[in-house]
Order: sequence, then C-alpha cells, then structure tokens
Amino acid sequence: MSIQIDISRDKRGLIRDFVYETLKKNIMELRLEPGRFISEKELVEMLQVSRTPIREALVKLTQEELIETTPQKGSIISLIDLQHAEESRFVRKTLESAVVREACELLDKEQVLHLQNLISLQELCESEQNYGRLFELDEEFHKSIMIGCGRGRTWGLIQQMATHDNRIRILRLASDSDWKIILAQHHGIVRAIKEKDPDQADKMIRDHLELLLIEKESLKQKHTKFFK
Amino acid sequence: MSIQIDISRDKRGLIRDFVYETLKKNIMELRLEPGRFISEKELVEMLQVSRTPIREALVKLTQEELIETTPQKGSIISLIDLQHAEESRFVRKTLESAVVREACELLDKEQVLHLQNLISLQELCESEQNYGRLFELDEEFHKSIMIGCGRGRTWGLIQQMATHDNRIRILRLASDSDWKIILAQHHGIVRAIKEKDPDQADKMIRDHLELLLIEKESLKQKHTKFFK
DNA sequence: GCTGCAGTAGTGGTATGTTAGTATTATCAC
DNA sequence: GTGATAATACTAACATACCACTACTGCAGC
Repeated sequence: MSIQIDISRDKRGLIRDFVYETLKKNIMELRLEPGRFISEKELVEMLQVSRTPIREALVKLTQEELIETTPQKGSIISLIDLQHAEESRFVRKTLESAVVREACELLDKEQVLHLQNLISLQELCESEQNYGRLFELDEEFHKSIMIGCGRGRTWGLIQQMATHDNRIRILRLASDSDWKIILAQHHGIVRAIKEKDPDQADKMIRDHLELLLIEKESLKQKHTKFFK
Repeated sequence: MSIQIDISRDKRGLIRDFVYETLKKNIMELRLEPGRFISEKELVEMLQVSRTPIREALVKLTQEELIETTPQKGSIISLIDLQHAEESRFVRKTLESAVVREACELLDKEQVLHLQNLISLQELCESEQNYGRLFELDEEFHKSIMIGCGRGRTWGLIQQMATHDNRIRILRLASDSDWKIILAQHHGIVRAIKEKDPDQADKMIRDHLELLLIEKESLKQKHTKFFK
C-alpha cells in the first residue's frame, strides 16, 4: 500500500506542520490521487510519527476541503469538484482584477522591475520546456502583485480556495498549455500597471485568468476517477 | 479564573466540533476578550472534556487567526488587527458587489420575496431595539443573496476573513448604529435586483458596505487593550 | 444458493501519559 | 542590594492507550 511521496523533514519546527506541508504538497501535485483512501495508521507508518500530529494536520486539511473524513470509517483525498473549481476561479478573477487596479497606483518602479524579471525567468523556462518550474513562477508573478499591494491575506484566501482548481491545472500541465500566450499576457499586465491604466490592467488580467478555464470537461473524461 | 461563557452541548456530534463552535461563538461575541490568555488546562475544566478535542479545535481556530499559539507558552485570543479588518472589508466589498451583479440575473421572484421578508423582520427588530438579533438578520440578508447565486463557498470565505472586522462591528453595536440608513439601503439593493439593474445594485452594495467602516479609530481608543 | 446474524478486524474519536521547552522565582555569591 | 544561576512550576507538543462505531467475513439455518 506504500507509495512514493516527497518527504523532507526539517528538524526544527513542529511535526504537525511537517505533516501538513508534506501531505498538502503531495495532494496538490497529485502524487496522492483524488479519491485515494488514506488511514491514520498508514500515515503513521509512512511518516514515522505518532497519530497526534497527523490528526491535527488532517483537521487542517479537512478544513481546506483537501481531505474528507468519515467518522469511524476513514479519510480520502477529496475528489476534484468542478463546481468548487468554478467558484474559486470566480473569486480569483474578481479579487485579482480589483487588486491589479490598485497596483496601478501602488507599485513602484522597483516592484515593476521585479515583475519583469519574473517574466524573463518564465520565458527561460518556457524555452527549456520546464513546465513545472514555469507553473511556480506563474504563481509567483501573481503573488508578487498582490503582496506589493499589501494584499497578502487576500492571496492566501485565493490559494486556499484554489485547492481544487490548481489540481486541474496540474493535470493540464502534461498537455502543452498555451504558455506563449500566457507570457504575452503577463507582459501586457505589467505594461498596463506601468502606464497606470487600471481599466486596461483589469481587462488584461480577466482575459488572462479566463484562458486557463478551457478543457475542463475533456480532462474530466480523461481522468474520470479523479472527479466528483 | 473562570468566566461566564455560552455552552450548549449537543450530545450527538463530535466533541471537537462542540468545542470549536463554543469557542468561536464566544470569541466572536467578545465574551472571550481579545488578548485574553487561555490554556488547554483551563478549557478542560471549563468544558469538561479532554485535551485532544480541545487541541484539535484550537488548531482550527488558529488557522482562522482567532487564536494565537506560542509553542510551550500558551494561547491568547487574537487581538483585533485593524489591517486585517481593512483587508477583509476590501475582500467582502469586492466579492459581494460582483455577486450582487449576478443576482440581478439569477434570483427568481421567490428569492426576492424572501429578501423582502428579511427586511421586514429587520425593521421589526429595529423598532424593538433588538440590535443583537438585527445583526444576525443583517448577516442572513447578505448570505441569502450569495447562496441564491450559488456562491455559498464565497460567503464562507468572506466569513472566515471577517473574524476581525465582525468583532469590531460587535463592539459598535453598543453605540447606536445607523440602522435606519442601513435598512433603507437594503431596500435599495433589493429594488435594484428586482429591476435587474446590475450597475445600480453594485453601487448600492458598495455604499452599504462602506457605511460600516467609520469610527474604527475612535473604537480603538476606547478599547485599547483589544487592539493590536 | 440465499439470508440473517454473530464474530472480528479495522477505523477514527477521545482520554491520558510523557517529553521538552519557557518563564519565573528562590537562592547564593559578591 | 545586585547579579548570576539553579530549581520549579507552568505550558504546549507529542506518544500511547482505550473506546465506540462500522463493515466485512464466515457460518448457521433454511
């Protein structure tokens, strides 16, 4: 029943957090497959810690709808819920377009430069077809805009809500995404911010976030057992 | 060290949930004061349950920033953070105005009627000066709009983020809020939805949510020890 | 072969014991 | 009296033990 998962234990810090981080990472990257049954006992053996920190980590993950627990029965990695994904997309689009408007006022030259650097790195990854890293840099780009506007908690909310949608995006990574278009849009967003044009920035980021929407149904056909 | 708090244990259901609900309610209603030190041992005596479900409830509350725990030291009810409150207000205003636009399309006659009934109840409470219940009905009003649009999770997000701002609103309840204005705005919002005028609905709800903003600084002066 | 029920293995929920870190307090050297 | 330090009294973190519930398995009766 054992499975290969990423583990890297930092001796400092709480075991509870280690368990939480480990599970979350492996769920989000689909090494722990949606629908997979997972018992506390199994985790005890896998991670070599007692049930207490495991249970506390599971409580957190349950709260984020990444795990579903039935009393006296067991837990499963939550199936991907398309409705959940749709709503998280709505939330993200709504909040991020509002923040990017603020960004036109708030971001200084240095921060804009940082964004441009991120795009350069993204272009590098794209040319090397390193799509995993590219995904991370994409997140980093959006995060930087929000943090720069003092909207760190808002970014946290978006992330928390994105637990289902982001797994879909990981599924899509295999097939080639339209990264060239995405990078062009990143350029466009930064340009709008630089030129302090909130309407344009808003429009660009909405187009951008809508691009990622396609193909959900076909993905569901392809990986039926992962979906609700 | 004991304190009077609301407890009502439902025998069915998990103890963990009972502890969580009890603490959350008492924190949000300020019976457990921001900054107050609270140990697991104290909760054991107060609630007459073991440490395990208490710890698991505290993990959840910590994740929602209602409790702050320092390893090997203890926990406190989190101080009200004005910056947190401001950001939650931004999130709420942004999301709710987007949803209310959808509402103009999505809500049917029956749902609109339900909203009008809620307003009637609110007016009743206002005339009776039952401000506690009025607060709940206010929340119910906004919640109904969002649920009606299939945005239940979005409402959950807003609520989760509102843990600091809502405590400020409770503080304000003592002083008389401008409930008459608020109720007039509720009428306006419903009217805009009924007439399927998204721009108007958007504008009304923004005005509405901005009204609640005032006096924060003076409240902070008045209850210094509750604030960060 | 099918149905019903008793036994049992396995699960998560809860209680309690143990460990390790922190802050305070009492004590001792000066 | 003042400073350093050792004892100790707290805490939360972690480990383990126990309990109640679920679901399956296999046998008995038909």
